[in-house]
Amino acid sequence: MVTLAEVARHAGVSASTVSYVLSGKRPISVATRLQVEQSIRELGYHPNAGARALASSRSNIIALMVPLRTDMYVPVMMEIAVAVATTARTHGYDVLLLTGEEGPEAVRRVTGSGLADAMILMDVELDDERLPLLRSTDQPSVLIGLPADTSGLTCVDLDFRATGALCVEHLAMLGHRDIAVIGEAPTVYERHTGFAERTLDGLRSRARELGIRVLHRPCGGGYDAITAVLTRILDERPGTSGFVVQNEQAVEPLLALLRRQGRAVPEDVSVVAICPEQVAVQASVRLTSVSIPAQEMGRQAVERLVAKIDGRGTDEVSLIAPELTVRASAGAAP
Amino acid sequence: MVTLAEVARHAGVSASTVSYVLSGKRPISVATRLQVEQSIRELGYHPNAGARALASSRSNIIALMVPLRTDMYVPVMMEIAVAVATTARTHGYDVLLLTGEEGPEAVRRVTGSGLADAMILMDVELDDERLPLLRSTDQPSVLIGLPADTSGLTCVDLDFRATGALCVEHLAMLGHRDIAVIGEAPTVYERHTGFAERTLDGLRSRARELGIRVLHRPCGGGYDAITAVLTRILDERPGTSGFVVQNEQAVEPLLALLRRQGRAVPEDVSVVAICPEQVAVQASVRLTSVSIPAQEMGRQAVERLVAKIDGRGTDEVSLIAPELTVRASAGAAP
DNA sequence: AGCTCTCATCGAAGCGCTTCAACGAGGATG
DNA sequence: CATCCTCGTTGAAGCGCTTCGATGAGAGCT
Repeated sequence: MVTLAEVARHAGVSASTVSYVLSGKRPISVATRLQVEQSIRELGYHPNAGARALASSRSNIIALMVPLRTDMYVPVMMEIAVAVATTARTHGYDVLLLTGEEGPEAVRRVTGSGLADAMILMDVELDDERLPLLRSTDQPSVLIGLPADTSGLTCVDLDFRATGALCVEHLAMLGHRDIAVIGEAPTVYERHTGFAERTLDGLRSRARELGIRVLHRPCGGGYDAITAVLTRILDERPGTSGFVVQNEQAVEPLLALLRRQGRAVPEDVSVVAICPEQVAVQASVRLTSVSIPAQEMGRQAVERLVAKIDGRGTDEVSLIAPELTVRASAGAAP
Repeated sequence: MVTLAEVARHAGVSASTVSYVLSGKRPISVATRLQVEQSIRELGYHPNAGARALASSRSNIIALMVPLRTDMYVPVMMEIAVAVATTARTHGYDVLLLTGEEGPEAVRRVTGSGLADAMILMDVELDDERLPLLRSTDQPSVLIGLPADTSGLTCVDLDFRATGALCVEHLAMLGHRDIAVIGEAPTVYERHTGFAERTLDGLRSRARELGIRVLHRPCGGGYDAITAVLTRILDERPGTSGFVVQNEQAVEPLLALLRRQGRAVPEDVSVVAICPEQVAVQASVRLTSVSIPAQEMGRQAVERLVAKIDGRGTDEVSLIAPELTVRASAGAAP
């Protein structure tokens, strides 16, 4: 294991000079810099992370708490996590993966030990038990998702309220008057993860303004369960001509069921989805959809977090504006 | 920030005593231990990770390299990652999330800096460029997946060869003579990620022994692409009565297509899938399947890795035996 | 020539912890 | 009663790095 001191000896300078070459915190003459850099290369030197962390009290690590849940659409989580990791690297940070399992204790452990300089929380609940801890700490943090009370917190999320509104608007514009919303699993609503409720909120209030009737049904996993919910919806409101689907698992069963019933998409029935782009593109009918910008959320979360670490950041909620992409699943009402 | 020294002062003992209470590496009298533990609680002490890493040259961190790819079934990756993280915690380790983006350089960086004590690599290719580095290092590592040359490496994986064999056997037992294999995306085969090829190998050689005809087709993403492949298969070999599907995305399109053609599953056609249990259970027909034991793989990888860190481990390949679960998608040949 | 000022470099003091050799106090032993 | 252990505890020496105050060498000025 090569140390700073060895590099210094090899380059014929002092240890502090090598340190300054590495950090750039003091001016170094070109000749010295080149000499040191060459020694580093020749010896294959890598600064020791522990020593660095101890001396500078910065670990250059960001903690990322991801949920363990299986009732959420996993690829989105994964995409966010990967975006966080790669963006963090461009700022010189590594990412520590924490699962929700330890709960609030994990927050305390990581902050207390100085293992990480900052943290990102995913899957935040409206009244998350980790929030008090987060507020009482001076460790920077960013939430992906929106709790009920965002005071003193930095949050990044898709603007789900606007997303809901956008979906109704699109259907309304196409002349649909009676629409059904196929939501996430009931457990998601019970848990009070805000996004599902916010979508519904935005959707309902815009629908009211536009004079549109809305029927909402949560929808659990499993092909049969989904089919049952859909059948019930079509039973209760046979006049339903537009669907908003915020549940990746329900997409194919819905399309299959409609096909089987002889209702053509988009000629007879229109479908607007809220889902990752990949799902929308690969479905059996290319879906008109508002995509969930997983990468963008991960990236923004890191950017904000780094800003806060550097003392530049401010506490604020930043909502990403939804974009509706027109594909083949929504058309004029019959 | 509370330090060891402060705890020692508060408890009226020396710093080293506190350290030994924490590590248990020397006998401590019950009275002293209780006193120290109380001081720790009262002061809210958390050992500083950096200082610990520096002094002990152990970071208690495991690095996990996950692929960035999108052509693999993401939930499996995520499940493995989560299993790794939770299992690691039970051994006192945290997990550092590395994406494949940096490539082999990441291995060098992490090893060199002492950031992590050991690493787990996922999505290993047959001739992976990270392997030479891994072999030249004395840092413990475990691969999830199997490269071409496993000498000097510890690997954990599902026994895909046996999995392939198991699938044919089941279909053969039910009287099927002509079967088709719907594989992963062509890119997966091109990349020489061993598992797909190994499955095919095991499947083919067992098929030969049993006198079964096999037609294999890779199958890319997207509903239409999948439908096209399936249509072609049924064109080329109309007598095909059994399918082995190793591609989660193709499951539903296959079932839908068969339905549309009036071929009933499992009365007319049988399907055996190689996929995560959740997919098998939630499909429109409950699938007879060999499940991919993601959790088990993550868990075993960590157990082996910890053993190696502690000097107990040995280099070896451990293949998890496949288990075929009979559900509703495979029946006697017509 | 003497002075100041700037720029590049250095030395030394920690950061908070682990670990090792050493030590004192009893208890057991001859 | 002297001697040897053993057990529990301590002090001090680092681990490899950052950072701050200090220093020396030139350059620029009067």
